[in-house]
Amino acid sequence: MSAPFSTTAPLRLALVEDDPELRQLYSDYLCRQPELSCVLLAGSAESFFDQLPDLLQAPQVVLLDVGLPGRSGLDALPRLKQLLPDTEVVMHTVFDDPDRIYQALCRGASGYVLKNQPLADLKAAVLEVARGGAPMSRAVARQVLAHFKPTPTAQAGLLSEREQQVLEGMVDGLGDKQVATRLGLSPDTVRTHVKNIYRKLQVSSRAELLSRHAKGQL
Amino acid sequence: MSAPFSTTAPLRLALVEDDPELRQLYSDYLCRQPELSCVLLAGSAESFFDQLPDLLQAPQVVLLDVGLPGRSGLDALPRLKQLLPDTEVVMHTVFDDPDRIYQALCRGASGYVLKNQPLADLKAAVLEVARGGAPMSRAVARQVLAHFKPTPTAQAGLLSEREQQVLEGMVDGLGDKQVATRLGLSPDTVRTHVKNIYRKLQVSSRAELLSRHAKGQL
DNA sequence: CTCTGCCTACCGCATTTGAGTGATGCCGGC
DNA sequence: GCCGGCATCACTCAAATGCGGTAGGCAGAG
Repeated sequence: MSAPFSTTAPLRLALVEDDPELRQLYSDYLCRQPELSCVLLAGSAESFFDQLPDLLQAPQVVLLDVGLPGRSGLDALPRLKQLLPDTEVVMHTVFDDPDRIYQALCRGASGYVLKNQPLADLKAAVLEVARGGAPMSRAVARQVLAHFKPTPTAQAGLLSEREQQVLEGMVDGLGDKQVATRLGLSPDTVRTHVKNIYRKLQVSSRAELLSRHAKGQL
Repeated sequence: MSAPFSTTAPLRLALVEDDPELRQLYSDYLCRQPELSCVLLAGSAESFFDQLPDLLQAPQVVLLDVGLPGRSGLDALPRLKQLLPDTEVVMHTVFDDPDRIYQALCRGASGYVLKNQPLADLKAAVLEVARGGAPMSRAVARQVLAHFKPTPTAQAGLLSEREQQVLEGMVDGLGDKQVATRLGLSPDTVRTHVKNIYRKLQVSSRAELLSRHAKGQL
């Protein structure tokens, strides 16, 4: 069939995967798809950036591995998005820890698929992101949503009501005295609450507390 | 037991939709699915809560409309999750504004599908959420991801490269000396950078900085 | 009744942090 | 060449913060 209904040219895809065997496997499969066209194959971020200038047209989608060497995939993301702002990036990795997912999304990834999925899902993810979607594996999507729930686990029951209120003030960027004013307490009382909060949440500074709160690790 | 092919009983689904016509349409379609069993049909949040006690078993999934009357769906969410903590909620609505999505996710929704989708997608979303996923329509997923990119605008160009690195350290919850160690600088140098950052970003404390960073107001 | 946990408040002390000032060197624009 | 911005380091001072303990009142559990 000559694809009489296809209104679009094949999608230009770049594949960055450090394992040569997997790279071969993925490229074999993906390139065989009529909707896709693999314009770049790289085994590292460096190789990817080296090959970029050779392309006539920038890739529309990059499948980016969060490689074994350190976190090269994550490190490369900002530069990639800077060079190719209109290119969609789908992370593709075995790691599903919240922090790595969070980092990837903050750095501009538009999709995050895990590596234990069928090849068809990989293809679907690439097409989906090109259509303006945000493909995410089940576990990843859940992690992302978990990021929105205020504090379903830790702080519930752990912190007393007063401590919650004090915490709220701190999260708003207030100092001890300002929190005290807001709650109509003595600054010393607030200080006591703050100390107890630190102990309960296992942190040892305002900065650490706010940082972890921001990451939803609270 | 009969049902030789089914390892699981049909999924108990509750459908809350204020438009009688749509409710009929959806329930007709969804109840016809062998994997699903509509145990509750409601035209409002009140009706839903009224019918809940009559059920032998709580629904496993609730398809919740963000109804036309105000935002009844959103308002009902916290109560719903409180009564049925283990029930998954999929929002189902025509609204795709960021704030409504954000509110829904914060309040405990695990899925968010728009109303202009094929009925098959609705069914898929229900099954997906029951399997531990987080089904979201394309546009919704993008909104969610957009929520993570905190600072594409302001700080770019405003802060020097060094200052960005120092800021990064602060955001990670580190103190001056720790940032200094990470960057291989004198603590005094870091302190100078911190002061300059405060001036440029118009804040006057670490707490305020981290707070605004968390809110994406940076 | 005792014990525990919470809320309140205070004291003291070491460290961190915010704010000001100054100094050196590098770089780039005018 | 001068000036401004940047990066680096240093010093002071006052305020905020982290950390330890003490202590009375109050409520619920044992």
